[in-house]
Amino acid sequence: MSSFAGRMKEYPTLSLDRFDRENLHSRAYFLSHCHKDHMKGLKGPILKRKLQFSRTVRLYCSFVTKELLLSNPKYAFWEEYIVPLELESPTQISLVDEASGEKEEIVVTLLPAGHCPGSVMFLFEGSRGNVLYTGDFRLAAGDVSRIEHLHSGSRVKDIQSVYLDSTFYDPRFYQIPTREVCLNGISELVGNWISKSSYHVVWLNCKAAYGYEYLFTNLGEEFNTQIHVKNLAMFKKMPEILNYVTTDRRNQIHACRHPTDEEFFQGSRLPCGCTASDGTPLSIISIKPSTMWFGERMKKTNVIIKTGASSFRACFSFHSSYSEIKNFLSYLQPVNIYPSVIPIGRTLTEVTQMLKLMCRNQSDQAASIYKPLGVLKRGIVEQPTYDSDSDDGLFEQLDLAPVRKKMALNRDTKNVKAPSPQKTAAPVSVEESFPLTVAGAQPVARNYVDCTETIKGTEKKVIEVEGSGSSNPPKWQDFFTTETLTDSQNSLTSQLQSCCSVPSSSPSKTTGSQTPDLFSDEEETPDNFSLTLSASLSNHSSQNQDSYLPDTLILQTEQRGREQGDLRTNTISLEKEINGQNIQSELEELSESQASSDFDIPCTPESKIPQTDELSQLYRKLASGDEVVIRKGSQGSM
DNA sequence: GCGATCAGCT
DNA sequence: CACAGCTGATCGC
Repeated sequence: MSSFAGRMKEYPTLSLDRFDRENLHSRAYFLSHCHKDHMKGLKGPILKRKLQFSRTVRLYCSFVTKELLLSNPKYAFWEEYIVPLELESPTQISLVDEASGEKEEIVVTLLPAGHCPGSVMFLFEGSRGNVLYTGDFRLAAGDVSRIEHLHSGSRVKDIQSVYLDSTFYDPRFYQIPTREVCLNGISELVGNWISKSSYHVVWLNCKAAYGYEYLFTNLGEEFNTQIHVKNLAMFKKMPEILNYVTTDRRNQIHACRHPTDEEFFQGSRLPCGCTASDGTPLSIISIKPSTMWFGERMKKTNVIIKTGASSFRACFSFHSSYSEIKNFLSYLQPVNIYPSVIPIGRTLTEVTQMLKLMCRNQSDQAASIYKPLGVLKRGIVEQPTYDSDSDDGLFEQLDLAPVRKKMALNRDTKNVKAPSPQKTAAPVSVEESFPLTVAGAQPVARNYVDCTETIKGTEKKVIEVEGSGSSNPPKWQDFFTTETLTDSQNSLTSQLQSCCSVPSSSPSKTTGSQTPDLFSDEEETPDNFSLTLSASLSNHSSQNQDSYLPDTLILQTEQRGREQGDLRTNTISLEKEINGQNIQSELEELSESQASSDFDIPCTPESKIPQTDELSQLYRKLASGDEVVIRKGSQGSM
């Protein structure tokens, strides 16, 4: 849940996702998506009154968010004050102090966030630098490199601060199976069940929030059916969703809800009370989408877990995993990172500390010794997706193993190239970021091209606030596509990503034989699913005894403690990296112990303890044979 | 009566 | 299994 207070240091006259307290005085409002924890104060009477007396204060959001928001009568009064913006279309906004007339110009660009329908990140560009507010997001590794507006020509824009969805920024949540893997698992479970007979029905036990729509559309597409939901009025202008949902209960897939739906299910009833017309009892299974996470070295395991005689959990996440967030941050290398969520069991201090390691001054410190800051502006980095810590190595679906090797060194400063983002669709192949993409489906890359063609990246639209509402009626086929990608010729990327659409699996849909352990059964067949069983017993799979990769050298904890900051420790790590193993967690653990423990060697006054990422960068340089010049006294332990 | 907050539940 | 939001109790205005 977001605990972001609403304002950014760089641009304190605007508010995002918070509308109470000091935010009541803001000159402009931004709503990243339509979840309640990002709408605090949005229906407040004080704000409502303020709007009535203001000629310039407006709420900016995506078209989809506007539609979802206004579908709730409590927020209907916003209608004349909302300015919906197209995705990936830089827009200049005047931030006006209505008392003094003082004005500040800012350019905002909405970027797809992949969290729920309409969800966006906001990129602000103005006199105080470029700032990215992520809202809530789920982007896969490599996705960030395909977001045009985070680039300037062939380079990554200089980002001063990232206000980050840090929900899973904790090594516990190292990896979460990709959307595609999760969706395929659910599809297979649903397909197997509803094909048994027309009395076999599935209840998708989804929570009351936007974000499951892509599950509905993909299942609807795959099984040529509609999903029964309680209410679909909010989608009335979104045919891409509307086509796959229905209020007709005579249907084998349900996502309806009822205050006591769990009890209903225990009594073999659907929340909507639907029964077969001929009186035959329905055979119902429940599938509860919920987040599953896995430690860095966890062996491949299941995205479906059986939790009862006819109950299943299915992996499903609205938020990026730790490794996905790290990928995102290491690509952008902002100067500052501010968490907007504190992961369960963590403190603000801890998270801030961990995020510091991902900031430019930390991660680039080694590099900055050798190059003046002026040339530090980063080029587009080809994202290695199949390195050893990639999500996908652990959740086998298609055989992509050959490309997974030898990627460990190809990170960050390595493998830099400067493609023209406008022309080369993407610096990374489709397979790299969407391992389960079927032939012809190019979720991000293809649309990236569509988008540049349509929007002409450099063009800015200037918003005339006064007297303007939304001038163009929303074109939902443009703003919200959940069609199979092969049909998405007309769709914009951003919409696709925004609504979390994933390629509809069909030709290469995995079969039971390809994924024999797709299902696990916590209750009935523990011996066959030892990993999952231990997950169940220990409350979570990430608490399994990790099965370490056989050729990975692990330092013992006490050894780490003793050798922290010692070059030998990191030399060992370096060897591991050269051998193709990823060293990140060892480095991080070192760093954590550094942060908290009794570091024996006192620092000289001008020195500092080398950060793990600095060391990592330096060793990478050394390994690659780059020239390394050490400036005297700049690194404490060297 | 309304809103804010929190515990409890899922 | 942890996101997001509902319900109900309590408190203050």
